[in-house]
Amino acid sequence: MATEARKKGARREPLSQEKVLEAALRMADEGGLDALSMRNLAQALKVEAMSLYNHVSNKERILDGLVERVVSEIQIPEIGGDWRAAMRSRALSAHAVLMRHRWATMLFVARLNVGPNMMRYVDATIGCLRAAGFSYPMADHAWTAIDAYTYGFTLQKLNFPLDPAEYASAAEHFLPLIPEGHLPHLVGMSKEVIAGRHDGVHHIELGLDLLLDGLERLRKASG
Amino acid sequence: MATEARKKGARREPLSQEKVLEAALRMADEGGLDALSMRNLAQALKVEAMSLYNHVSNKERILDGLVERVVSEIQIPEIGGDWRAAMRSRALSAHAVLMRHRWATMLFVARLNVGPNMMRYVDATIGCLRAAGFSYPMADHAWTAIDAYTYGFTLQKLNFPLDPAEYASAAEHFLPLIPEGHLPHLVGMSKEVIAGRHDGVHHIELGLDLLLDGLERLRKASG
DNA sequence: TTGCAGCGACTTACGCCGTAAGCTATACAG
DNA sequence: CTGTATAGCTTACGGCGTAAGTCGCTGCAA
Repeated sequence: MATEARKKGARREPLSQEKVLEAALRMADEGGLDALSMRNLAQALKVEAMSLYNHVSNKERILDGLVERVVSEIQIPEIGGDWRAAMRSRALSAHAVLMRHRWATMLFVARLNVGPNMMRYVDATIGCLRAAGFSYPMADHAWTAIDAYTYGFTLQKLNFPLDPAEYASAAEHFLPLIPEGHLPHLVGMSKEVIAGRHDGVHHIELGLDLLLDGLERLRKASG
Repeated sequence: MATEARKKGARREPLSQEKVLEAALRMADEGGLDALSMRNLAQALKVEAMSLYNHVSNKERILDGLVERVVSEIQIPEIGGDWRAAMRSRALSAHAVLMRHRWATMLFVARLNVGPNMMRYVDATIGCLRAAGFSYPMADHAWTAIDAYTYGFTLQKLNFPLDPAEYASAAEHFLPLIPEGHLPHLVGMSKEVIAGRHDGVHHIELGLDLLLDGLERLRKASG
């Protein structure tokens, strides 16, 4: 059938790695990582699965390429200004980007990513902290702590299956499922949500600011 | 007749959900989640794949069961004592357990876990924070922040492919792979590691203590 | 104009995966 | 002795990533 079309004359313009990655990104955004198989991807590009291998060496490289594209959307911290503000923006930007690409955080945390964009991102981060007076080891620790929190928080949020608007009614359905008697605090928390005294919404800023405050204190103490 | 039957096969003692989960746990510990297929699992139990379905309803339930087993290994925080110490131990214990079961953190963060052990774990956590004077919402936020950091940190560590002893020599090999010129801070960090001025080892306690300090400050301010 | 190299797409096939559907042999209750 | 429950087993389906090989078009050299 594709042969048919080609015979008719309209030479199909060839695929390219960029087009493959673009389609893969769109596909993952729409259907998650599970939807991203070589066969589905090829189908979306109106091509057979194996034809993709003319442009990407294997699926792992596609995933690498996706991480690179996603990381390039994250705002890179400015070097030399207010380090706290810069690192705060960086974390919020990363969180926002990863919430847009709901499949991507898993790739960030479950594989080694050493593409050029990722390296630039890391370089700017270290640079920002160094410029603020952190030693290399402290910059490394600070960056690690902030990212651990940022990615961890994002994963928790991604994994939570409800919209904030649904929390109260969901808690109401959840309450009777809690085993009788032994879990008073879980019951208490659920009742707070049901009663509307706790909205159940978590904000990345809370833990982030605690970390940044603490790091600033360490910086001052050592500087 | 009966003799005949007995000769043919000394009746094998039957499988059970517990035996299946036990084998699955061992298998995952040895070969990671990838090694844990129904076929491999069945083979380890000297049974055909489909026979497992007499004891577990599907693979998802096996994974749920594994999470339950792993979470039961985590030290549950004491209620009513020093909340900071209790939550600190809890995080360190979780980290240690998850480092023993290197495949498990992914399951913790990538799925909803509402088994009885997980609920008990959460209940005790909320209880510990409530007893310390945190409001329900603050307890929720505190717990979320600590776990985001704990799981995030653990994932980063699990994903890092090197032993601390190898860091310096690995950095030496990594250095020439860094694109020329534009990444001075990454180069600088690598050189610090090569020179032995930074061991590159990260400690969960650093960010954890910053978070706990910050939360204690919030607790005092609100109580 | 012819011949051919190279490229990009296509085809087939292999060995995995989870699991639906159905079959068989044993153990035990009535 | 017979019926039923239990817990194995077999077969098969539709997915997966990808190795290996084929086919046809395009553009260039002779």
